[in-house]
Amino acid sequence: MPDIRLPDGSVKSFPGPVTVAEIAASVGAGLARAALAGRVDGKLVDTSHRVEADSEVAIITERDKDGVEILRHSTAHLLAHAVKELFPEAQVTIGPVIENGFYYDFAFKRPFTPEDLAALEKRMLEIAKREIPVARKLMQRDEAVAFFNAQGEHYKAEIIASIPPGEPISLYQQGDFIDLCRGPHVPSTGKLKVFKLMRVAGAYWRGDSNNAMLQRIYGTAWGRKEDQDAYLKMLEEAEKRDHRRVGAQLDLFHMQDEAPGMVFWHPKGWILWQEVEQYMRRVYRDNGYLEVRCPMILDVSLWKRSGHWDNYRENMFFTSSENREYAVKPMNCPGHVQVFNQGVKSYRNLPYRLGEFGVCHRNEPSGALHGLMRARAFWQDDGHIFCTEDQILGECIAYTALLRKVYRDFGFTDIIYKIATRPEKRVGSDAIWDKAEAALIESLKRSGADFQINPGEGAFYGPKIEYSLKDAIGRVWQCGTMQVDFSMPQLLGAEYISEDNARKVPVMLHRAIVGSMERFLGILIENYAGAFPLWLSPEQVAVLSITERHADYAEQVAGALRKAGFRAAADLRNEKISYKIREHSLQKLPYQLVVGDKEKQANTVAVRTRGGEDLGAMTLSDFIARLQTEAVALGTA
RNA sequence: GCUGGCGUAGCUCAGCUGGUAGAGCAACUGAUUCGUAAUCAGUAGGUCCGCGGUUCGACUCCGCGCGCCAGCACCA
Repeated sequence: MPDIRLPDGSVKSFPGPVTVAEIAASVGAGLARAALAGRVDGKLVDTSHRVEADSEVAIITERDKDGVEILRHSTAHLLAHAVKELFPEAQVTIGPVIENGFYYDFAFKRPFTPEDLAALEKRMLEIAKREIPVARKLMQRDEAVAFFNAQGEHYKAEIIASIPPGEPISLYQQGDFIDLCRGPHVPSTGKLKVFKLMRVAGAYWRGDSNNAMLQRIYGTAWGRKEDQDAYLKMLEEAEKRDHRRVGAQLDLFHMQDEAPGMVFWHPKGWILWQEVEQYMRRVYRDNGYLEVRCPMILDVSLWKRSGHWDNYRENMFFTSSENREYAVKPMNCPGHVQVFNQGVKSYRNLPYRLGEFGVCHRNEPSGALHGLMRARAFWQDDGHIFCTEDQILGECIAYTALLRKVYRDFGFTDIIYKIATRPEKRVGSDAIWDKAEAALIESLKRSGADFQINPGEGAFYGPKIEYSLKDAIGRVWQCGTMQVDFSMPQLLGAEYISEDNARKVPVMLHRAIVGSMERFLGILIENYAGAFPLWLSPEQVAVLSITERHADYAEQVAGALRKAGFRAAADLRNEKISYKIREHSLQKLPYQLVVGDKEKQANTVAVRTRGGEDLGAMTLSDFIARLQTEAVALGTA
């Protein structure tokens, strides 16, 4: 006699064991139709799951987040089913749910083509229409291995063989297609209606580049058509904002074949860059950093001592001259230790904070390059703090606070925190790593930040906090970092004299707030879609003359704006005003000033904002006051 | 680096199964002197990514390389 408590608090009694589907039907026919799965005492189960005892039961539909995930998972199976029908020789492997969709990896003798994808999508729709029931079965492990081997599904057999013995294996069957899966799944293929195959790409078996490469088909799936349309629209929007595209449209930078992974900054892009760099320089200055500049190439002997030779060589560029080997620096830290090492340092000098806008070159694998986001030559707002162990926590907490302020000034408020712990390839003892990891964790706790741990993702010399931010359309970008390093100072002979007059090795904190300048500018471009806040806009004001008669006045206005510290230019071309407005609008200028007879006579300017709003005529001094207010409000003063 | 796709004018792209290239926008020149997102006319512009090969003939087919794009792997 199970009593079933539903989410609305009501309780239903049943005379005997009852399935989730039956419970849904007892509530109503609509819910029975919509039921995709159930949640019994917090655990997701199929609608065929039989409830024996008193339980809390919720019916999962496409309205639930879990419901959409189940749809996606089942759609991955639907894809595999279609592949097996169209290409029986293909072997199935795994097909998990990912953000916004799913993928499924197949082993197949040839690559899938776009035509294959179209055919598969069509077949998926057909199979869905057949409304094939999806049934769960249990099998013993060895039996399952034998079963899949007999089917020629060797990857699947390998997955099952790696499951600990004794655990029953659950399989899902829809028609002729059987797949290993934990479930739950929708009760029938007929529930799968809104999906789309997106692309095909290679992916290594078990994510290891030593293994065979499989064919991965990506798809998206949703509960409602509107949701999928919104998602596809978002992708389009993201494509429109692509920094490579906007960078070309706004004439900010370019890249070319002869310099893969390196950027040619154009005059307008360089203004944007300088605004960010000068802002960060003020941040250094106001927070106790001393700015330095170190050589770009250094003898390899230094990189051998620092550990880079052993741990980072394949990512470095080398050059030689007169029988000496040099490395182009991939990081600024060894240089900063050399600065620290000049002269005797006392504990009174600590924390000793150095900052540099230094260019680093890293020989990234060609396949990793991606516009500004992943370059081979990039500048960092790089800083190193030499301090005592006792000072680590305070420095980390202060740093996190500073980083939050900087991100906020650039318009980012949503920050994601991760701690990357010791990797396999590393320098330093386990005891040192224990200490360093603990310090970072404690500092984030004290900063009130939620964080997750990324095991094994740390740098070779120390663990790190990775700070990521979310942009205007919800994408996440890693920018800042804070790394605790107990090893490099010692390797490079850094010391200070302690209170008890002993020589001690300082701890070194590696930190960067915006991270790579290139990447950060790329993020800014995409976040603002090129419509930068006033202080960052490469061109802030265009003064548009109506006819030749107003040229002098337009020049005068532009000159006065420049004198007031703004980037302004007069557009005196012999073009219609609407033509000029269109051009500067496409260039996303914050303000356009129209000057004609009326304005010239009244000594005013007619102000048009980037949003297309006409603010009417005002005096130049009123307009300048407005600009100043706006610049201050955006954190530049 | 790996898998797949792609590389034609400054940009976006067309060019069927091989017969040495075309559009729109931009640029330039001239005309137009105009009030809030495109004035008209004309001109110029290409070692069809590079190097080899097949062929009477290659942008087109083949091979090698380079770069870009998507994903994987990598990412102090």
